[in-house]
Amino acid sequence: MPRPERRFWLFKSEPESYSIDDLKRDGRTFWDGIRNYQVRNFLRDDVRVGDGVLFYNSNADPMAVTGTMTVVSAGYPDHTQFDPRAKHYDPASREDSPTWFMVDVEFERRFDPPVTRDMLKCHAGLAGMGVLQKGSRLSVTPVTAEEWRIIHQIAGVSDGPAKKLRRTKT
DNA sequence: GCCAACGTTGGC
DNA sequence: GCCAACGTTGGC
Repeated sequence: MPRPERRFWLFKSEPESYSIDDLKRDGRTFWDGIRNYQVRNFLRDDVRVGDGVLFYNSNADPMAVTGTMTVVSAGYPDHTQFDPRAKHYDPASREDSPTWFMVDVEFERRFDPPVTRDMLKCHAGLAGMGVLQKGSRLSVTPVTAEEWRIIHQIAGVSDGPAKKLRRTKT
C-alpha cells in the first residue's frame, strides 16, 4: 500500500524555551504544552507520522524558520497537563479523558543560515502562510507542499527527508 | 515596552 | 447565550 502523501506543518517555539539546536542535541522530543483547542485538534486529529514540520522561532531575534523536523508519533495525551508542578498544568483535565495532546518529533535538518520572517514576507508565494497573517497566534499551522518547497529553495537545501524515515511500530 | 488581536472566563 | 473584563501571544 502506498504511503499517504506527506503533509506539512509549522510549529512555533520560543528559542529561549526550546530551539532547533536543543532538538539537534536531543534527536527527538515531545511537543508538549499546547493549550489551544484549535491546535489541540490539529495534533490529535491531523498530524501524522512522517509529516514534515518547519521549526519557527517566535519572540526571537531574528524570527525565522531555523530548520525542520519529522513527526514520529501520532497525537497522544500530554502528560504535563496532569502535573501540578508543570507550567501548563490543567487541573480541569482528567486522566480518563485528557484535554490536551502532543506529538513526538525528530530532528531533520538545521537551516544555516535560517530563513528569516523578513525573507518569508518577501516571497509572494508565501503570502498565505498562517504565521504571516496579522493577528495569527496559532502555534501550529498547516503548510502547503508548495510553501515547503519554496522555503527549502530559499534555504538552499533539498526538500526531501534528510534521511530514510525510521519504520515505526503502529 | 507597546499594544492589537485573540481566546477564555464568569456574571448576568 | 451574551458580552465585558481579563490574560496571553507575539510582531513591531
